[in-house]
Amino acid sequence: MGVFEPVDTTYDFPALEEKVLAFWKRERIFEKSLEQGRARGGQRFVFYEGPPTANGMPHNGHVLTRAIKDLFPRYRTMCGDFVPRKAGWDTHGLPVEIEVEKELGIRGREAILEYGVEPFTRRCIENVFRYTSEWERLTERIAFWIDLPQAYVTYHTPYIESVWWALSRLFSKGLLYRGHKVVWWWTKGGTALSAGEVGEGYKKVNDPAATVRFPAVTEGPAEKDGLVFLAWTTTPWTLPSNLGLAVGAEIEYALVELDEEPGTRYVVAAESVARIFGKRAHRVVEQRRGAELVGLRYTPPYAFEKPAAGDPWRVVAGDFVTTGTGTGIVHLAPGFGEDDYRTAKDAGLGFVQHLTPSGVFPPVAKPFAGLGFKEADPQILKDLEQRGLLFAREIIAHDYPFCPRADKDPLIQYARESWFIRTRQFKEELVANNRAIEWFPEHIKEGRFGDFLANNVDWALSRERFWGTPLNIWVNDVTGAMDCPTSVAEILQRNPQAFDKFEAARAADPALNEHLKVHKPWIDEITWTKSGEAGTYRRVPEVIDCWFDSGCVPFAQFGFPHSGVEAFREAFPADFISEAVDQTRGWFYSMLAVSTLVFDQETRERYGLRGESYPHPYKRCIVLGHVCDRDGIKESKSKKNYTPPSVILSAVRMPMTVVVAGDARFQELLAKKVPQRGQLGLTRDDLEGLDLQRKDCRVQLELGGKVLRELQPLDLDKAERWVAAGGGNDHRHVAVLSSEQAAELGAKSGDVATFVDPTPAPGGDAFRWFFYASNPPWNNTRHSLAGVRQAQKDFLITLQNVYSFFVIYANIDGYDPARRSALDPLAERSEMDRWILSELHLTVRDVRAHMDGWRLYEAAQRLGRFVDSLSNWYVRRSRARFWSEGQSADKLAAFDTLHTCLVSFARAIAPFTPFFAEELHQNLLVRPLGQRAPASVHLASYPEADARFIDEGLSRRMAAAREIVSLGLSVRSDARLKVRQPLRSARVAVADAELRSALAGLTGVIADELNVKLVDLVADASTWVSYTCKPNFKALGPKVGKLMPLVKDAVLKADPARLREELQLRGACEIAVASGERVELTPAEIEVALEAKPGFAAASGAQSVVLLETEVDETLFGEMLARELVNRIQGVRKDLKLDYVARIDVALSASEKLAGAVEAHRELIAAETLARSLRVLANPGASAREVAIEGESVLLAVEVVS
RNA sequence: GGGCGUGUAGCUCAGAUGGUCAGAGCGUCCGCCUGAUAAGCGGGAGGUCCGCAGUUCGACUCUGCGCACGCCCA
Repeated sequence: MGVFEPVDTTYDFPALEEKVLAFWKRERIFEKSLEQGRARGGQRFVFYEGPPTANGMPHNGHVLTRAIKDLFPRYRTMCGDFVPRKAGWDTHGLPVEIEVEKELGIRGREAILEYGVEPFTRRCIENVFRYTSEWERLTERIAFWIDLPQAYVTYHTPYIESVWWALSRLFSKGLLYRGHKVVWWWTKGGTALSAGEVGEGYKKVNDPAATVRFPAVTEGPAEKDGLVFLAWTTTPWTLPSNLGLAVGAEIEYALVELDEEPGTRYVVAAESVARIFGKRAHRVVEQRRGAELVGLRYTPPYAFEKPAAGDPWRVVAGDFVTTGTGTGIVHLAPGFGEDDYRTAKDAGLGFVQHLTPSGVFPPVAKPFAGLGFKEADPQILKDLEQRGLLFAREIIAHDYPFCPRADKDPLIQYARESWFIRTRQFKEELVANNRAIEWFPEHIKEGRFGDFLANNVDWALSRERFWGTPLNIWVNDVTGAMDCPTSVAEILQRNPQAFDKFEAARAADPALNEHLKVHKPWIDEITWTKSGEAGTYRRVPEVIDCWFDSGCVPFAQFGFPHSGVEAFREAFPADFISEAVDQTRGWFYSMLAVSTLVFDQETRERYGLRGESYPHPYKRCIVLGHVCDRDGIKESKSKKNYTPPSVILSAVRMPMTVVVAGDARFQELLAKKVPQRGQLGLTRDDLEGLDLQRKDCRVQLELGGKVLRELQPLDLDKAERWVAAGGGNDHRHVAVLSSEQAAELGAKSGDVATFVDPTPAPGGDAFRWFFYASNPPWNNTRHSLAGVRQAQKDFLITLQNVYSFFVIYANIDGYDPARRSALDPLAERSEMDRWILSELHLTVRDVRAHMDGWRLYEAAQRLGRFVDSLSNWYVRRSRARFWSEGQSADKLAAFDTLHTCLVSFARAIAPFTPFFAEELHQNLLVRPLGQRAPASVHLASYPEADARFIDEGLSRRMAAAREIVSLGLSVRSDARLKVRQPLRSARVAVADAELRSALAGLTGVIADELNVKLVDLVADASTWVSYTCKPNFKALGPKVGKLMPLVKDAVLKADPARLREELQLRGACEIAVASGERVELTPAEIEVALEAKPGFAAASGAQSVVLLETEVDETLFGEMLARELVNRIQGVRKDLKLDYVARIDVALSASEKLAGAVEAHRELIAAETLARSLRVLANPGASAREVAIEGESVLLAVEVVS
């Protein structure tokens, strides 16, 4: 047993990760990393966790956010910062209520009231954490280090008290007010619907549409005589509540006279004249801009009630008016439309709402009183017609929302009383604050978010719901005075018995959650009086928008200011937050708005908060794209197009619907291919997405305890998703079985069986890496198992191969880093060692720079490039050094170098792939060094680039050497010369003289890689290389400008040999341009390219041309035979599964030629194959097997030396 | 309907401040190598850089107008 634990090469990363998880847990590594950060007294790096809701299952989008959120805190920690990471949960709001409604089998506000608010909120609080264990498991499996035990919870009393404090700040500054909010309203259910619910209920329906006359009031100048505005509506029932007409200020309006109606001038948008009057004889008598119409008064069709405040029935300007449909004049009913309400409010038209919340006309609307709004439509149209106010009527087909719970009930837009925050008056502050934030990607700042802020409207704060933070405003029922306490303690000051009833209930039922005391309905029962003041203070019934809860995260997570003042001070503002793009109007906004309004200069000073001014409460934000399926469609539960995280993290298992071959319903699907015994038919989607196109892939199908194993996936060649007939479900995943095997499994068409791919799942590191390395995180990511496997193969598997290689040979050799050689890594090591060390430090330098600039994708790319260099060049080129005999200094240097690379790289990737980094660190460093090594890679510091190791010149010439090797191999490929055939020489022409001489030290590497005896770097290769010159457009552009085409022609036409010579001799050259001018060109302005002339066994690259000498003489041929033999013997060793160090005896039959080669290269063959003896016999014995060498049949016997 | 974003090879994606035969990986085909072997290497084929118009000596890159898709609003 060597120094290192042998590497498990089963590629079972989930198993490895579980092992590491147990280690972290046992040794409390996360806690230690925090303690270490605090103890070091380094800079504080502030991170806020955007709270997810634990009453839904975690999905791939959460994996993305958590992978990003974990990366930077880990990185900053390793850089020496102190990075506390407090978890949090969002627990209030409609989604919880809906879950509970489903559980109870009830729907809607009325049903909840009937069921009882007290038991309902009790249910809510129980429901909030229903998926906690799934969340914790996922969090752990992707190594998201966050302090779960210290998590803030938005329904906890201290959190709510913080929110109350913020609200009371706004209240006392006069920033809370009552107004109307227009919502989609379900009249039968008496409740508002969320945008999501409304979106579900759209249907195409036919509705009456009316064009109505609004005659202008004649008062004053006669020019207004006979003016009639026309407005179009699809909701005639809103006309009794009309208070205004809106025109577009910049829109042109026409005054139109009809032949049949002299004296009347209709006003409509100029663009719409033909559409509206097309069939009637008409003429446009005048044209006006909308702005000129503003202020005109008209007679409304109904005036049941003049609004209490306001000046109604006027023409006003509205920025939402368009001319696409209707007349370009919009009838405004502020009780029933968002734009209407806003415009009416701004213009002071007042407010009326002639419809009760249950959708019935009130008594004041006499002719229609008692009618439902839909029943009223025809009555109103008839009435208008009789009164001559109806200009036209039609039936239009359009999309209109219905209640998704009762699809016969149309929804209406309905203004409800609501509390608002005056955010609009802080627009400039919000914009200024936003400008100071560092956004990734940058366009969010002035784009999506900036636009949103620029169009800010007051925040509608209240919700007529049950499960949320209660609005802490109590109103005196006599005087109307308001009181806004900020805590339980302040409530007790006003009424010491306030919570007695709750406490009594709790004493009787200890299961009653203590935090319910600050929730409905308990809080609603609390009242108080004030001495010397009539009336009782009672709480308003509303709860608040749960976005306000999350907007308070920066301070409410600490209970500030009732507690945690110091903790908050240290954690404000955040250095870094990150969430998906859908949070722009959500969390990003709510935090910005709350902070901007609450933490004004005075408040900041009072609490001694850090920072001068903007930005707060977060300095920078990475905005993430969505996780999509392979077709770029956002993953969603309803579409069933997602790969569950467990498939990536733990095991490849998926439910699939069984289809039995021969089932008549699926003939079309099975037209081309029918699965036979041992085959499992799958759609192309699944084959590609589940990475089942690997050769020799075998899968399983399980149903009710029975399992079919060793099934070969069969491509059904059907690319598009399809829905199985008669099933009723969306059968996105389908498994087709032969009828015989279906019987074995006991399955029939339509059963849902579990599909299993026994190949280990990629695991948490691979999942994280996929998100870091596939594209910049703000782009949408197309996610699939196959995609994750690919990313894993490119990076982790390659790295593991290097790691495994190192451990195998280090153990064989007894290499121990604790007894490291004293070799100077710079002066005494080979070019190859110095090169990879230089690459290592360059990588660290670049990765640090990228990470410091928050460019994680670029950082990941750079890490990936290093792994490629390490594996595909350093290790490949250095293999022989590791298995050489004896203990040479060169071998030790190789071990030292590779060990250093792996150990440093483990630290460099620790924030990205924390599990595998830990594995490397533990086995390569902790195991040999014990206490002298950091106990965990996550307690180590991030590597620093050491300039002494960086040699960019070496990097450049190694890159050139790799290019030369590629070219040489390409020549071999073209000339059909296998690499095992040694060749006399390779001649290499390099254009750049400096590079050419620098390459001299690397000819050995090139010779070896190309299997040639000699590499000749030549300056003049004109017999087989031709030179071409072309202008360097980038350098020349600014100098010659418009002359460029002429210069280009001149350079291309000039003799390249002459230009080259002149450049070399005097460092510049001169050419004549067609326009007659002469232009002086420097070497930087001319690009000399070289190219192999046709007819030579040569290939050209960017900076070099490689020519191979292709003649093979007898010596070279014999050498090739020897190598072939080595290859065959190694093949046998492998077949016999011999140990790497096992010695063997070899006997073979051979022709004269081969026997000669064996004799000539006896030592080489024996050394390469660890052969003790090598004999050529006529009959090598019974154990011999037949192999072919150059068409010759050879009997080859290999026996292990006992 | 509005705002924002995206559109580059069969697939997944890169391509600073415009510089002239457009890149990577996968897949595919051909070949090689193998003492890292459920690995590794080389090469070939494959592109109207969504379309149209413009600015420019020069546009995948800048501008305008469209088209398609996604997200957020309405």
